[in-house]
Amino acid sequence: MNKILIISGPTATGKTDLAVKIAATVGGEIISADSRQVYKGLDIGVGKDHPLGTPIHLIDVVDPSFRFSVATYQALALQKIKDLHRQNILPIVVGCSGLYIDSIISQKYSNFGTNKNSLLRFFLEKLPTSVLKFLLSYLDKTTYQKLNNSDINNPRRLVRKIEIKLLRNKTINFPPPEEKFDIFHVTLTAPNAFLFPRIDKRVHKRIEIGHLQELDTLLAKYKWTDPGLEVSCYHVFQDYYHHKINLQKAIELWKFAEHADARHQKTWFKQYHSAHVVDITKAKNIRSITKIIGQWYNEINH
RNA sequence: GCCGAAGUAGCCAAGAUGGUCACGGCACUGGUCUGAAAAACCUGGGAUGUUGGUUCGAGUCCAACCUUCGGCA
Repeated sequence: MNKILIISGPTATGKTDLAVKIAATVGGEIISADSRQVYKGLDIGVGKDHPLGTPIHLIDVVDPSFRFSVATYQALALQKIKDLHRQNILPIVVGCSGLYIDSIISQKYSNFGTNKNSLLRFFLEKLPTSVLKFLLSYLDKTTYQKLNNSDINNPRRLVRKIEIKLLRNKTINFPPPEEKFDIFHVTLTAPNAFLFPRIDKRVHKRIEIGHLQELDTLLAKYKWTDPGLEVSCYHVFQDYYHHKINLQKAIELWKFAEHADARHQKTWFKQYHSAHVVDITKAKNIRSITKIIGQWYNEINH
């Protein structure tokens, strides 16, 4: 077995439903590719309402006070894929975190060579973007000149590039994944006019089923600045808790944040030209892709 | 009905004494992407309530009308 089924797409397109259905028919297991569901205790807000029965891996792996990263994700996911393959079980990678999915399927992330350095970041983060630009252009002119207009104004990326330049030689590169996977990539999509109302409805539902109580529970243990609480679905309520905005406004901000997420996720997934794009607004599309996946799964070599 | 205040994009909102057809923020749009990625950053379109008047020139002054809010009745 060397097959991997990827189901990607923006939030609220029904990825999990499709994955669970396929997992049930072929006996697969799900590997989540969601940068927020890795946190324990974030349940309602991030939609951890998974049906029981199908194993879902890589959710609830770290404490919300922990800073997770794509490098950790890659290591865990590749290990899990290996385990499943050994048991002849189809791994179904499901999620909307494009970078996380990319870290599994793209050769360009064959190693995340340079570890992050909290101390260095602590200092660099205090500097204005203009100084970071200057620093990088001084340390690594080649890299600097290759930056596009978006990256060159992005302090986080500048900090990371400086970090790589300064620490590259002191770290060991871990080897690229040795396996070549047989990947079938489905990416679900829908027009914003369809997706946004669906997102809004889901937000209201989450409020109803106790999102704010969940946030209370989290706040009893964690700070607003902890990585888990920086996730937008909780973060938008910070001003509400401090009586700066009313509940209605906070809920509106949550919706807006989800809309933006969906847009960015759609943009990301457009890059996979070989992926099977499925517009979920047509039921027959889902049926036909399910069938095609079945055929792919039953091809020899597994 | 009377008095007062206000009317700038879907929402909030800047614009001393009239002078590059208008600052921003949110939303909406399209992007960027090698250890925070639902992050961070870049990009685009859209507006002076209506009708007249004064003036070389009005979002800015005047009038009427319309609408909204507050007060009085």
